[in-house]
Amino acid sequence: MGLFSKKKSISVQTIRRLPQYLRVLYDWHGYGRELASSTELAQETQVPPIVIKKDLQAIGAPSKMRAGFKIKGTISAIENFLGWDNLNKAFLVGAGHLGAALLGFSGFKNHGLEIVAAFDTHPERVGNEIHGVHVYHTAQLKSVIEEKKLKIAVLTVPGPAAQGITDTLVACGIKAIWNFAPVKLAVPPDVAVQQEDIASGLAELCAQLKRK
Amino acid sequence: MGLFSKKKSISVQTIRRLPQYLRVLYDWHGYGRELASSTELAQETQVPPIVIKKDLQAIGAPSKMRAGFKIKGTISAIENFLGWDNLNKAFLVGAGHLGAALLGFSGFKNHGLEIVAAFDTHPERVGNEIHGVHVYHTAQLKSVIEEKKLKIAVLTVPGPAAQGITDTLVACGIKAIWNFAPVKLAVPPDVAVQQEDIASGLAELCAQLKRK
DNA sequence: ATCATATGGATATAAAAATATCTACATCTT
DNA sequence: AAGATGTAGATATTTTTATATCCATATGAT
Repeated sequence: MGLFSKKKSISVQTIRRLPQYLRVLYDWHGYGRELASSTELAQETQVPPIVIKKDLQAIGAPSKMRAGFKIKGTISAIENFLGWDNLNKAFLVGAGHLGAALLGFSGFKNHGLEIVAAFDTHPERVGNEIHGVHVYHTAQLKSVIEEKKLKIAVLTVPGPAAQGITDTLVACGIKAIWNFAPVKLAVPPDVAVQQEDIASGLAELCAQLKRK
Repeated sequence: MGLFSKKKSISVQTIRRLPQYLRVLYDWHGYGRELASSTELAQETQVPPIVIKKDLQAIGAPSKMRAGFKIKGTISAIENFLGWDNLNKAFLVGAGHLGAALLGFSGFKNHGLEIVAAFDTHPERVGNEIHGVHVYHTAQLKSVIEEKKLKIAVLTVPGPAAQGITDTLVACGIKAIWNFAPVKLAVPPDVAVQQEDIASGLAELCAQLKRK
């Protein structure tokens, strides 16, 4: 064992389950509860207790033998692991239906995300506010990003426009893109892209339906 | 080998990749192209060629040795596998921001889904049309489902309302629920539920960002 | 004080998914 | 006509992820 301890990588599946645990833990914490066992969490989340145990161990959640995991400490551990303990300034490109819906979703502040600006090219949208967020013209991307020190991009533009906007974002130094356009983006290796493809979920549902 | 050939189950990951292939294939088919190799598809989708090969083999896509997969036949194979070759009548419960955005998304008709009704409880929404879809009061769920022979439910209600609505849907005989509420639904085993949790994707992005 | 019990911790096993390797063959080039 | 090449097909291997098993321990009941 050398100086550089090999950091055990945490699986994508584990990461995707963490917000689910977090919601239940917030709830219980609100009721003043202090401890929760993996079996109790399992009942609420329908995730097997062994999986929960392993997930929470992986991120180093504090626990009490025989009694379960400490709720407050586990919340902190998850929030810290995800960086949700302080807000990242984000912006949205493409203020269409989906974009507007995301701007109206108040829950992001609990998830480390604060959307403080929006961009679009449609004249009837530019200059207005949507759910309290000002809509700039896309041409102003660079200046506003620098001025407001924005870090995370939420992409809700039509597919054909996505790669072009992405190139601009990369040129502006953006390192994280949450992409709702049904297009695989090409980016340098130091830029994180999270692809949301609504069709994948629908495909899963339809495949389930066909099997039954 | 007996009478009952064991149907090899197709992995969830494969199913989630199929729509991605489909988009590229539609595009190429539109240009009159007839054959596509897994390496070419790999370039476009950023999915490794071996994975593509295995996925397409799994659903029995037709191919030509040395030349690749037949585009038209592969489109048919994917559409057939997902049941996207004929439209399922669907409805949406909860015509808020997200619900309205989904109603405005025209792409579902290419994905076997036709949303023909919406439901809500807010008086200012009931009776109106959103993107051409009529909004009924939630109390009318049962009668409208039966009258219009609706099959698939899209749930975009607030979390606390989700389980109650689900119980009603199950009582109405609905067998497929696409759930956008951040709640795990309890349903009988013959009902398919697909959970969409926007927080999971955000968690993935934030975890990536922290690593870099 | 003693014992039963439910839990996290650690390890081992199994299952699923991704990746690599090799073969046969149809097409193209020469 | 002969050979090189890039492909699907089949199989094997590795990696990842999920699940099971056993153990030590803190808690609560007796």
